[in-house]
Amino acid sequence: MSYDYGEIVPYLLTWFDYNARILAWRDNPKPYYVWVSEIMLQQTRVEAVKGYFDRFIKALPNIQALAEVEEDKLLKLWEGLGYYNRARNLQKAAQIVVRDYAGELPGDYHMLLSLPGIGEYTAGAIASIAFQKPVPAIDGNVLRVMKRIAGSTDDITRLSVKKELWTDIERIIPKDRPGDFNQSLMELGAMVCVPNGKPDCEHCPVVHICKAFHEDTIALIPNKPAKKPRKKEERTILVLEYQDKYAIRRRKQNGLLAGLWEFPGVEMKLNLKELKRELTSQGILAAEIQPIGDAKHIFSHVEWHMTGYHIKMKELPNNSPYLDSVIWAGRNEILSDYSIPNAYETFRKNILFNEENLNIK
DNA sequence: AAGACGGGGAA
DNA sequence: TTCCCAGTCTT
Repeated sequence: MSYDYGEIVPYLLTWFDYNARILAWRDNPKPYYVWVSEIMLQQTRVEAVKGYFDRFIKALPNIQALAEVEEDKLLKLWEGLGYYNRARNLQKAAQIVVRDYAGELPGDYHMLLSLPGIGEYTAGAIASIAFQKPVPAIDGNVLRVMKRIAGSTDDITRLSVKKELWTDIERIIPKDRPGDFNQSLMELGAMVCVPNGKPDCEHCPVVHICKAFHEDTIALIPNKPAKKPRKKEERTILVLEYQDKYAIRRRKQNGLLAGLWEFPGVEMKLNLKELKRELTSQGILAAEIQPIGDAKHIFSHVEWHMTGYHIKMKELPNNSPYLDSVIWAGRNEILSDYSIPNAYETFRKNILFNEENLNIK
């Protein structure tokens, strides 16, 4: 069912004028800045993005620089932000923009949509915010805010629900300030009509037309089915040290944490005795084996339960599965050159603080 | 239509 | 713990 949102636009714009947060990409909405920020903001909170955005723009100030940067440097700039394919797709798109659009990001919704990493939401956001095109930009905030105003308990994971909201917004989006209107809905969702906990309805500019408020159904909206439980995976992480260097290897180019660096290990939990037997059978002569604790890392769809060992080696064996394709890197190199995901942070810290104290991050 | 894909903040 | 975030891509 489509819904008539009436005179919602001026209330939102006025509220936005007085309450919009000051953000670097909002302060200077160059297409490149809006683009980079929107990619970083996918499934990621504003607070988490701020620092990454500033550092990224400083390192790669324009599309040309992004198109040409080495992948390891790109991933290092993205380290800890998650969803690493966003970084790779961003660069792929930059290369297309350089090749096909003379280095200028196009402002047309469908051209944007054709670029890697830019879906319906992001295409709408860039087109409206950076190019003043009257196109909707529907993210989780917009869905939540609009469905609460309409008092609708529709399952928002259904495609038809988002499509219908798209046409409802197309009808009311102001031609003179489409980007501000889209942002006002998202800002309201982030600051007032929040997803977890009680929304701050006393300070909502559209509370007088909000059906969920008047019908007391805010807790029921947005309506979405429960998620499935995560899988659990056991792992043993080996911090192998040889002559003040540490073994790291590159993960494969697809799947989880694709292309990032990690410590070698096995996909099962080994106790000290099992580990010793394993190392012996692999011809690894260990001078010293030190358990360095357990760690758990929760991804959206899987949990890693890890146990770590610090292993000082006497010599390098000729061939061993654990050392196949590893490189040996010093502490400072690991810190500055190799993107290691946060899942390994417990064990990376063990290296970084192994000797004298070092100032990290 | 469902699953893969990170990490962290808040309740 | 659970939820979910300025979502997109693959299967």
